[in-house]
Amino acid sequence: MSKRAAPEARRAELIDATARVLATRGAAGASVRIIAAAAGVSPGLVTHHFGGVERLVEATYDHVAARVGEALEAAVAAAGESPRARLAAYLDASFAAPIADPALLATWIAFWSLAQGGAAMQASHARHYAGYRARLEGLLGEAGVAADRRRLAAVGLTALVDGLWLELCLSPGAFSAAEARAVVAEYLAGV
Amino acid sequence: MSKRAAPEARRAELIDATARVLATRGAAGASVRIIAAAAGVSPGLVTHHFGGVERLVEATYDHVAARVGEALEAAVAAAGESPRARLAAYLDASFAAPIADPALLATWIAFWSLAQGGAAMQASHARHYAGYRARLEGLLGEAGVAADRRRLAAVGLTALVDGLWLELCLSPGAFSAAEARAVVAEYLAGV
DNA sequence: GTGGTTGTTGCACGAGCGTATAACAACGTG
DNA sequence: CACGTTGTTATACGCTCGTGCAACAACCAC
Repeated sequence: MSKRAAPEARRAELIDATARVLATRGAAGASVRIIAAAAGVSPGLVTHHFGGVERLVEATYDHVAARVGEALEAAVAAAGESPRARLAAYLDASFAAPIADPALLATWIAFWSLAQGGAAMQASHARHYAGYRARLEGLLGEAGVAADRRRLAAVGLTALVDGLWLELCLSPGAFSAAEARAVVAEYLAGV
Repeated sequence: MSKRAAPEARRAELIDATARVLATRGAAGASVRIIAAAAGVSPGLVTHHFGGVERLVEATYDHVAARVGEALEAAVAAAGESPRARLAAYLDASFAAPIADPALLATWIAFWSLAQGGAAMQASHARHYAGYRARLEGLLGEAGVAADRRRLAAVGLTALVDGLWLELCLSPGAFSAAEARAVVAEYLAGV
């Protein structure tokens, strides 16, 4: 039995446990009992704090997406002031820890899989991707890309980075992170 | 009750039913009972013909992947003899029916999700993607791309097409199929 | 200290899951 | 027509699932 905890702290623990379970056991392991066991807590707590598994998974998605966004921003901040370097850092961050992580991909695939029937999850996804593209368009603008070309460039770069990230995590032997960076750099040179 | 059928015909019906179920209900709906009901057949038949749900899903993956490959080859064959046109047709086919289909994406995500714990599924995935890239390298060679640049070009194009296809199916409002083709054409021009 | 609020547990319930098994039915062969 | 083969069904078993509910326990207000 677990000691009594503040609601927010317990919620955070359950969200962390859900992320761990999704990463290790996939969408199939996202059951109340398994998540509660991973958090060292009784199954009833999930219903008590979130009102159902679905809501807990949504909260976990938002949390993981926020962490990814923070990692991207940290990379940009560490890149200095050159607009070109900041743009490159934003893109290359997807091929290094903590983003280029098979466990994160597993979590993401589980989200996609669970989003099939949930309108709330689909909305979260749309928001997250729109945010990524908007940030990218901003960095492209700072780097001197013409306004009327930014949108399509952001679409292409997002797709390229996503596809590379996916394959890099899914079958790490096909190509290296350095090659992924080179591919993105070449695309960037054409823009 | 269903009439007696030849084993191969019944297997094909079950595979079709599985694909339909994965497309409409996601990985969560891939249960013996639901699939059997979709095929108008008793649940026991899945065990009888495939020895378990896992094996049936693997067979469905191979079948769907083969159909995708056929669609790509058909597009290449319809493009005439110009190597450039054949290459473009191979890439653009991902943004038109029957490949740019949310139902197919749903099926694919279900496969990824179910591949989490199955070595056989992961092997099938690796084989499928290696085949896609190999075919692409061949078309790049015919179009006159230098041998030492083909591999990385194929990696980038595969990732770009995959990312665009994913977002096109996942949130169709973000950009159009024509824009996806334009992005690919621009990347191709740089190679 | 006493009482009320609330985080936490354990259990029960109905439902769906995969699979094994025995009975049934259709077909080919003699 | 009889018979063996085999596709097909129906049922049963043990399991996990999500959730509702009553009881317990920790903390806060007074």
